[in-house]
Amino acid sequence: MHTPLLELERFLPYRLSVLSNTVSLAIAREYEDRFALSITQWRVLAVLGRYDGIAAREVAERTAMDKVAVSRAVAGLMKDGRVRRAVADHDKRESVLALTAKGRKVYAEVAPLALAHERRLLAHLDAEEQRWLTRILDKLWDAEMEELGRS
Amino acid sequence: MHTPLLELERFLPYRLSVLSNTVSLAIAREYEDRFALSITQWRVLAVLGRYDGIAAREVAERTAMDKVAVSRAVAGLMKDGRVRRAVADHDKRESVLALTAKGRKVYAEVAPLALAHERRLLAHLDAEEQRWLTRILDKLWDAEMEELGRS
DNA sequence: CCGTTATAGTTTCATCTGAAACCATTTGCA
DNA sequence: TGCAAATGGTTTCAGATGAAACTATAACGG
Repeated sequence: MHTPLLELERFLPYRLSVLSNTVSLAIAREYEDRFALSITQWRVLAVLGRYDGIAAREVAERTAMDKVAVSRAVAGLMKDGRVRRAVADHDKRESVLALTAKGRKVYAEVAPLALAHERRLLAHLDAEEQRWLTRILDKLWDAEMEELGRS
Repeated sequence: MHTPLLELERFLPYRLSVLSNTVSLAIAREYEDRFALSITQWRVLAVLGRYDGIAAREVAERTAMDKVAVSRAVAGLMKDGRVRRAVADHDKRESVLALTAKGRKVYAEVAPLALAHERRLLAHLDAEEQRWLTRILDKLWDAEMEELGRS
């Protein structure tokens, strides 16, 4: 008996991980340098940019971050005056998070930059490949999220 | 003027990151539980399983890890008696890394498990989607690695 | 040769992160 | 009601990680 062939370079989880880290790192560096914004903070900002006034719990759901990470990101954003927090009327445990004017300004600057990054990445693929990628990510996403839900 | 539409859930770098982390985390948990093996250690082990007797520098290249991470992973593997290190004849700075019998045994157990994980993931896609995914990852990988090389 | 520069690898330090414990409040139910 | 369990969120602690400094050796250029 001999061990099965496992070429790390062709191993899907490995490739996904390296590719994703490379992409994220490049973006993270730019956000950090230009806006003093970490990736976690950026995610929170992005969600609040579209869903203003939601609770931390909902931010966590929409960013796939855990509540600890959200708590810390929000604390940082508040310190920089980019996010404002109030207590929910109907439940005093819940917070109501919203962007400040400053936060909206940062969002308005970063969002186009993020979209440009995405376009840059997709520019390496033709239209057909882009469609397949979307479809494949949808399927894998749904499958993994379901898996996660079960465990 | 109003800010452009940015839906985090549909943003490619975000989706790649979450998907990859979900997959990696599931695998990491299992390796940790069953073999006391971190992901970085597993990568080193995987490379040494195929290229025995290489230097740490080459391990770093083949795993997309930096030399610090490799150094630490190797230290851990050596402590557990899974990897052995010698000094290269032709260059006393270089190490010659190899799996011990114990290391080979772990590799022989983990490798099939890793391949099973990959199959499980790919099972959510049909044959055509799998071909496209490979092709797309190849292209993105090459493009990003080239980008990285330039910076 | 000899001194500068480059390379292989390790260590240190400061930061980040996840897990568990924790506090406050609300919900479910006897 | 009132008390146990659940929920939203923060804090604490320990381990992981990245960047820069460091050690040892080799390569290069005069």
